[in-house]
Amino acid sequence: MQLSTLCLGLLLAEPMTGYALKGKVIGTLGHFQHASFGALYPALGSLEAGRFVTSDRSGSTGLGKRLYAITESGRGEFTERLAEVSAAENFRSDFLSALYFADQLALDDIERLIDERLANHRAERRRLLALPIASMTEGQRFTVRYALSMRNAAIEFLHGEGRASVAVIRHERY
Amino acid sequence: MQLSTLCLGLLLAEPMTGYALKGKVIGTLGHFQHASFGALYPALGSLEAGRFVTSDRSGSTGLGKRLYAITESGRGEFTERLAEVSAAENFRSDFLSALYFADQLALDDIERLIDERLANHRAERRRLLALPIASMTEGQRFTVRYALSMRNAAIEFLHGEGRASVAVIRHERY
DNA sequence: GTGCGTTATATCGATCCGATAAAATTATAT
DNA sequence: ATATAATTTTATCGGATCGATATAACGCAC
Repeated sequence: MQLSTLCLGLLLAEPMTGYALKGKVIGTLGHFQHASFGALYPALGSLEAGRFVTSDRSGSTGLGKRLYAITESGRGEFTERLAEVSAAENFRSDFLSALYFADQLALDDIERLIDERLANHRAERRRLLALPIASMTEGQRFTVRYALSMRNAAIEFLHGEGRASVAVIRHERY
Repeated sequence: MQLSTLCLGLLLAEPMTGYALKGKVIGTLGHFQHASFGALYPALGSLEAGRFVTSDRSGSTGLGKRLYAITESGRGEFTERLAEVSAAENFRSDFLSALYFADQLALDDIERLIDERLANHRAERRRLLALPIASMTEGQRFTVRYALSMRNAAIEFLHGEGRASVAVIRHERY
């Protein structure tokens, strides 16, 4: 899903600044989406050019606050785009890329990578468990449970097989 | 990991055409990496400009075959880049993006998305199980098992909760 | 020799990103 | 009330990636 579509969807609930939109994506949708300022402001600019959002700068000067709000035609555009979204997912892993070439890596580096990956999964699981489930729709809760099931599996796998795999790699080497 | 680094790593084993390199990424590393021609040929071009690879066009004409081979300084460059790789992962899901806004989606569309996601996970699990494990290093097998654990978790989750979630969404709506 | 399917190279406009820069607003301390 | 610090906010750049599209070389069957 393009970032511009995501912005439209989030603006359905309430007008927001660009900075708040980014915070919302990272804080509430971060288990399956991302946003950077480098992409966000151009996306908002093109939504505004297409009259799907407006931006209100009253009450601020220069590069001050701009509240973005969705328009009626923006609502329609979001509905159309949402109906056409596929079930696609996209996963990239520097961690697995490195492990794929484990025979070229120092054993210490391999252990460090596994520890770092495990720590990252645990942190993200904590973050997911801390989300305010009570005020979410079922669709939103579904995304959290789905992401949790995958994080749990990765944690269980790394915790159970991480050390053993390093031992096999060591054995393969000597 | 940048695609150019991946190319260096794959060329350690044997020289390959650009087309074969893409096939190798998609076929053997597809559970954690991707490559497109749009990125691959420019990456090979910049590796050649940096003298990390050479390309041999003898035996072909015009836009004919080019065999890319890693150089000695390419091997060194790969070793340096590999040592600096982090444990980062990056996950994006149009599927979860759509489900996040499930209250704006037709129930039929929600069911279709879940079915499509489940089918995709099953197909990828079959592909992973069909990989030639016997001729892989332990690091390579590790990547397959890790990816399998996550696909299994997603399949179990969708199979177990998919229908129930649609029922809750239906109930929330009426 | 011809035709077809596969292999192969290549590029474009669009989207995204991390890094960086600058400035406005808000909060806090005095 | 004022000054300072922290947070919020906008913005852009060069670089990487992508899907789509175009073109052509190669290999194989007949």
